[in-house]
Amino acid sequence: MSSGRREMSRAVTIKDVARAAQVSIATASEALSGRGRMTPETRRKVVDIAGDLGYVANALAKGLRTGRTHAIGVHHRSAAESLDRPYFRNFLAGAIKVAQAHDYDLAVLSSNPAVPRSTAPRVDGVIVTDPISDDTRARELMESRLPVVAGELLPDDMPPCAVVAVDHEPAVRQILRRVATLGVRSPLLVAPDRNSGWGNLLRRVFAEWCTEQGLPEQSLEVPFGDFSLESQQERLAGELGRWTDIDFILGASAFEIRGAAGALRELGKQPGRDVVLASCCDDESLEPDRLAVTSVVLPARALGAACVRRLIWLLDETENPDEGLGSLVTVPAEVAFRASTGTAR
Amino acid sequence: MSSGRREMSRAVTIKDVARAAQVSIATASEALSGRGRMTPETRRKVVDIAGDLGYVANALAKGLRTGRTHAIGVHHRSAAESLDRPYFRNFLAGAIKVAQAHDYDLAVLSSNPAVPRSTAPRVDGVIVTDPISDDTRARELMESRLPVVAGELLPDDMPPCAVVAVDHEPAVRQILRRVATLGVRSPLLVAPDRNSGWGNLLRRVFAEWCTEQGLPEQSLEVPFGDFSLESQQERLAGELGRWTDIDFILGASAFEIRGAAGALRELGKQPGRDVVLASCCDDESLEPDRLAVTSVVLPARALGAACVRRLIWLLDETENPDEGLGSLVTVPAEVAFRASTGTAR
DNA sequence: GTGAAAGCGCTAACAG
DNA sequence: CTGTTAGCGCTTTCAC
Repeated sequence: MSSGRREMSRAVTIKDVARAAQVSIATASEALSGRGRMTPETRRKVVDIAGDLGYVANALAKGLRTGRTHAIGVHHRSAAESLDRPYFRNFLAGAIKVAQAHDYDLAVLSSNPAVPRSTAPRVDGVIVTDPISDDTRARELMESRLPVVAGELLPDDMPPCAVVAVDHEPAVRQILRRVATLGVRSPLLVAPDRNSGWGNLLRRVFAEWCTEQGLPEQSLEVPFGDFSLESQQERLAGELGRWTDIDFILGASAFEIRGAAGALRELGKQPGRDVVLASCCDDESLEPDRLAVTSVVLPARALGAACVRRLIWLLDETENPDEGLGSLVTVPAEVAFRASTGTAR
Repeated sequence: MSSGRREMSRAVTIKDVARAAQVSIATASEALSGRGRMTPETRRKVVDIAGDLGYVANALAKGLRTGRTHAIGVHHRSAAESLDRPYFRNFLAGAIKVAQAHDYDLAVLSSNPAVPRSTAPRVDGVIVTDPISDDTRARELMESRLPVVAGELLPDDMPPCAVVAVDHEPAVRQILRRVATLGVRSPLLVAPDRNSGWGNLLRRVFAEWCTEQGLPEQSLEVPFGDFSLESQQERLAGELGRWTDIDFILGASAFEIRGAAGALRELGKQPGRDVVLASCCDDESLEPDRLAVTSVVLPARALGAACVRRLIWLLDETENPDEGLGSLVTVPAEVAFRASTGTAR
């Protein structure tokens, strides 16, 4: 019963433009795309008529022909939930910003593993944020013929692709250097398991530091992306009981830190005073616990931007996007020193 | 130089599947889509072979033929910046969630007005969040032949479309009823200008209440989406000087409230005590100012979800998506009563 | 039941 | 300098 602002006539196609301008379809196409050689008058005429008719190229048809969609995808194993975390939403904000500047659409890919995709995603390339080796959808994407940029380090057993990652190592070392001056004796690393490239890096850096300092190398693996405070705390409470003398906990993120803090309090210790704390990922969620924890401030927004920039470069500037395969681009991180690693220098 | 996990051979098409299964392309197509009538064996054979070959339908080609992309777009005049605001990111989270559940991709549309789009966005429909009448890109979308769902009330001069909006009125009235019991004499509404449908609604409800209560109808219009605290405060400081006896400020959002609070303090008044405050959009950004402001809690996530649900319904269940044109779907809102409107009843 | 053939809207050869 | 032609990968009549 609805009426007709939006007429139900077919959309105007290049065919209509060509007919109206009395040229062939090919000429119309070339006139509009600025290619081909023709009299300026012809070109202008076609362009004007297209404008009058309200012609807009059909992206699908164009894409079918050119193999390009001018859209890029972002995959994240739980995009909707993760928007609550500053890290992911800043990542996304950076990505959107750059994508828009290049006139690319940014598609948040359906990642519901319950609903297998019937078709390949219609994007020119994909950014896989936080590649985790047990994320089957991420694997699928990386094994597809789509150019992929990983937003963070790859775990060992994932297929290679272009990687853009935060330069964690110098930042973490900076924290560790500081902590070393505090004379800790029994450090503990709490980091995600081997499914995560980030976790692996933290383990390596921590291990190297322990060796350098002649300290025991104690570490705990937790599932990546377990954002339940309760389970984290429970796990840690048990473990901390085993090592009663822990005096420094390096947590991968705020979740590990909050879990540790809770566990420590149960043991009658005051986190940040009796035990030095530091996090490899700053997060405002520490505030409710009133924990001023020294942390690596991850430049999530810059990372998202860099990922898109890298992907678009791979897409537009290189003949064969596989060129990026083993490459690594790095984004610098800062450290925020806070009370948890002692006051002032 | 890069090597070959990802072979540079063409993607496997339905043609390959048909050849391998020794059937015609049409049969293969029907077998895979579950349509057509054929022997179960034939169907199974085709499906199996497609699986072995790693066949994934080309979404572009399918879309070109069927006119559907299985993706929906979200437009927002400043998507990247707005991710910082809880409202928009919760909206997006809800939208993504529902889209994924229906196996739709969710594309954040390029909204850089500097770069006019060369092609129509390759989506089946669009959600325009916060439709503002001076947003030219939004207008373009609404005037295009794409089905559009507006996420929030339309201002008067925008073309009609299906609307999904928060049911602001009852919530605002609930606040106003409470405030009336406080015996205020000189209320002031600070709301976005006529470019915003939401602002218009607030103005109407406020005006009605003033009339009912026999109070003077004082109101101030501010630009929609001016999130600069300084300019807000400056504007309000000037205006509040004019009406020295203001004892109740109803602000559209936290921005108006913070601006008003700052202006009041400059005048030596304590916001929330000397002047009753209430906001029509809850926002944690009030916390730094230690303002416990009674607010409408906008169900942003539910709104995002409802928009997608509505759009998909329009797309999948109706013959002609124009059916939705004048319609309005509503999402209920709650009120959080806080100190700014007096303690307890 | 199955297969051939005609497009969807566009681009890119290649003739004229 | 312009127009004809042949597809891109898929769906969908419509004959066989």
